[in-house]
Amino acid sequence: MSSATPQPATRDRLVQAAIELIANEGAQAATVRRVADAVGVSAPLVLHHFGSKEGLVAACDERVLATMEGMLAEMAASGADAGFQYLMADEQAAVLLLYVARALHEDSATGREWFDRLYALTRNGMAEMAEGGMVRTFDDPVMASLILLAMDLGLVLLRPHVERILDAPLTDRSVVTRWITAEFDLLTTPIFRPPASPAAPAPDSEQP
Amino acid sequence: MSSATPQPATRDRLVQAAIELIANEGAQAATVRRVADAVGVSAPLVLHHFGSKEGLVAACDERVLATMEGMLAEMAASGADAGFQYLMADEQAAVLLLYVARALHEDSATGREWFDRLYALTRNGMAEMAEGGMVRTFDDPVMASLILLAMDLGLVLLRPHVERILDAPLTDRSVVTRWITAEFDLLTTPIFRPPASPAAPAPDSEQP
DNA sequence: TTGCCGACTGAACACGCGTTCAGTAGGGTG
DNA sequence: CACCCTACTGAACGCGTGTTCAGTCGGCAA
Repeated sequence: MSSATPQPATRDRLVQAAIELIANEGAQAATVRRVADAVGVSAPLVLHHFGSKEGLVAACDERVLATMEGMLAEMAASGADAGFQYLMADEQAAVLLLYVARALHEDSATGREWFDRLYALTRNGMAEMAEGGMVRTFDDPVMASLILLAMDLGLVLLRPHVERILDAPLTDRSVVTRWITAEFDLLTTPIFRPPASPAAPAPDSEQP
Repeated sequence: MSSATPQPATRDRLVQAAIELIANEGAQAATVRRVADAVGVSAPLVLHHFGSKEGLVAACDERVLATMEGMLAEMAASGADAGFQYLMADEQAAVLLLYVARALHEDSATGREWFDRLYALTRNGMAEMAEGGMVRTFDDPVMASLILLAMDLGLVLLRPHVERILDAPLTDRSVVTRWITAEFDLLTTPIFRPPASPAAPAPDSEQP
């Protein structure tokens, strides 16, 4: 009957369950037993498939990396320049973003790799756009990139608090729209009233 | 040479050691035994003083809150408007900031209280400054405050990565200066070249 | 003296963790 | 058929955790 596909289903379901648990509660809280229970199998089976908990997390990292890589590529191909807001609007991508946020906070090798990747993305993206004349240049591009990256990542890292203030999930369309609009506004219209410089006195009268 | 022998020293030293451990490695890693060892006493003594580990953390929260409150008040009195950069330059305050950052990440009651406090500080501070004509107003002040707060807090939350990129501790004078300068520059001079153009970041395509 | 009380300790407990082990069931292959 | 390999399980081990318990020491009051 069903020939080629033995059943790698369980392994995949374990990875999926682990990713969700880690994204929502952190790697520490994602116990081997809890992951096994979520799928309905025994704890030793998890070790049978992944060798150790470290192996489980590594498998999750790998899958998140691959999935997210594709999404970032797709996002870049679509011409979008902005940050993670678009990802947040996608339910599946949101889980991945939260996963990455956890990895970033715990100072793991994967977290370091992720941050370096995101930093490079920001840094190069800005340099590229500056070359095209879309954005200005900076005296301290490294620090500027770090701050811009922290601006986006910060909201994700502080998700529970942000959602509490807004009284709505960060993944809501309306919230994402507000996020994009406010951030664009912040980076477009100077927040400080022109101290002495004659530059950029444009009064705003925009309606997003 | 007989002194008054007040001897509440041990309790204070336990709180101090716990704060440093929590700030650097998180509450989870701050084991009762590790805290006790750091001071040179037995583990049960910690419970004798604080009732439970929860009591220990509560005592730490309380002390951090009180100390930081004073610093914030002093900062406000000195007329400084900016965020946490100045705190980072002070070695003692830096530990407290890292402690708060940990509390913010773990979704505890204290973390929520802290975020609400910082958010209110940002929100009210901006409203006050807008009234004075120092900064402009926002269409979405709530979201703008959240983004601005995330911008500052993000760098603290991502400290290990930021320090890796900069190859210097966040508490370094020079780094703090770069931070302040770059942030002020970002908020003063628009990053996007054309203020309003059809080439602006395209909103998401219509979705069914 | 006697008694009390707080600081303090070593031993031990229950629990949850990652992990190991011996063993079972079942399908594909010689 | 026998054989093996893979998916899978229940029981248990070692360890670290927060916590409890019985008890010691020393200063202070009656």
